[in-house]
Amino acid sequence: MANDKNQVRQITNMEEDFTQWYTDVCIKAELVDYTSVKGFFVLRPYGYALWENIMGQLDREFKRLGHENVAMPMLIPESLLQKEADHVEGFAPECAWITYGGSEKLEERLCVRPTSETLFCDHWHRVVHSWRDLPKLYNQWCSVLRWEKTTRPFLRHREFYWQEGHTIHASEAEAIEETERMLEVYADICENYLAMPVVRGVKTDKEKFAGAERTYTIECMMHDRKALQSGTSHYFGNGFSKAFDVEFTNKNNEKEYPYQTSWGMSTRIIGGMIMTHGDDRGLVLPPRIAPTQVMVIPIAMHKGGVREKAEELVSALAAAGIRAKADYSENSPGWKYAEYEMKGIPLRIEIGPKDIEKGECVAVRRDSGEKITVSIADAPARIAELLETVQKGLYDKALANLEEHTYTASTALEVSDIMADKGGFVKTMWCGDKECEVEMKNIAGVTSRCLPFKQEKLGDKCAVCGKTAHKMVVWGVAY
RNA sequence: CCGGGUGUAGCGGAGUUGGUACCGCGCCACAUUUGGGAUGUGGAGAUCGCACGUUCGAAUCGUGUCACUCGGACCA
Repeated sequence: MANDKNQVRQITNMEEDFTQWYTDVCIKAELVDYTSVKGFFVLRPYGYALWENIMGQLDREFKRLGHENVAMPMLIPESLLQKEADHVEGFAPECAWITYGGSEKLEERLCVRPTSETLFCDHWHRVVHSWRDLPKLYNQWCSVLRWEKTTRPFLRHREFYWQEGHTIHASEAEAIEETERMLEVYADICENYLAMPVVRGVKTDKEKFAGAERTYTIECMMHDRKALQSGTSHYFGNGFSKAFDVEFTNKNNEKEYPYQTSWGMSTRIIGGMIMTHGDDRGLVLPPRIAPTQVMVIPIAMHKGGVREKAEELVSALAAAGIRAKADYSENSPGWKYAEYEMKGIPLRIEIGPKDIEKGECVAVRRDSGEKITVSIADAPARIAELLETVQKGLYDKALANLEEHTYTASTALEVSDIMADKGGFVKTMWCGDKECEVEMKNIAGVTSRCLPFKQEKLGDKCAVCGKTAHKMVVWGVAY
């Protein structure tokens, strides 16, 4: 067998088994590793580097918009978690509890935070007194714990990393504005950095966050046409303030309950990115988020001058702000090509004696496989251009997938047929009743993804019950 | 949580009617190589997921358990 060595790194074909393909990519691209505890993963250096880039981008935006980072405790006393009824009902089933401190049983058990609304409220109860104390625009980078039954790399960890923004405002309008603004921050990083087109919208009551008055969401379509909720932003009204007795005195010397928001994006988005752009050769990373954008592969290094030229090229690219590296290891060039394709590096550059003679190198696009001859002198500018082309190409391809697999239907049976046949997103009118939402799930196997901001009038009848309907819902199968 | 599958060296696998563990890749050393996963020679590496049981003897049989995985239910 010529390719015995191949088999070591071989991944399952996407079309054959998408979920297995996904797991293979996560492991073989060395993004994550399993551990001894179910649902807990090691983010390996390459996986963590992706998260660092996402964190950096988000954190800059948060700060630009006036948010401050804080750190809350990891543990929540049971009594605190229980103050808001809907919230506790939503989260209690997946909480992990600490019952012992050393060898002593605790008076009150402590929940490892599944999210930190209650902790922020508890804090604000102590520090918010006057309209002058508002707004508070906080964010926290941390990990949270949810005792999930089915776990998968990135998509569903029991412990996962995220940021949770929590803000508190004197007025309803200001809080709503904040909620919408932060959703747009998420949409922007998805579209412009991760090359993932999104559908922006509002969750139905059935799908909204436990304790929220309204949940905004961005929904992405994966390569297998399933939906991934990629970021959410919640408007709480003053429900939490009331439950936690957070009050402030307004300018008229009246007591008022302030209005809150929270919003989060997690390492889950990395899974989304993998499932949006990846192919049968492995990971495909958008250049703006790729830890390494260009990998230089020296050819026939034993021949004089090759390594030196490669080093010069890497320096020239780095000087132009391009994240470039070279692989000087003893592995064969073919091995290196396969390796960096698996790792999704957007461009590789081959440089060997023949190229050097001509003052050229060969750039190869990860997304298309296209080979482009570039003069070494122009490389920094040309490579920067190419990276942008790849970035745009990935977005356009993902957008085409989204548009091609978004359908409209007027009855639940039609939705069912479309899902059985093709899969994707289906838009229908909906009367607003939860019963119809449940019925749609029974008939077509889909859940509501959102009520898109961009509403269309497809008709005036609910696709399920046939009664008058004014809202358009996007349905899909969710991760 | 329910149902199916899988756990043997770092990885992927083989292991017969129970008899004391093989192969390939990788790894280490040296040499030759280098434009799509190189080749040769030599070498290191496993109490067979874990526990208990049956047996003179268990990778193999039984019970339990844990993990991974696929599907479902659940889940913001």
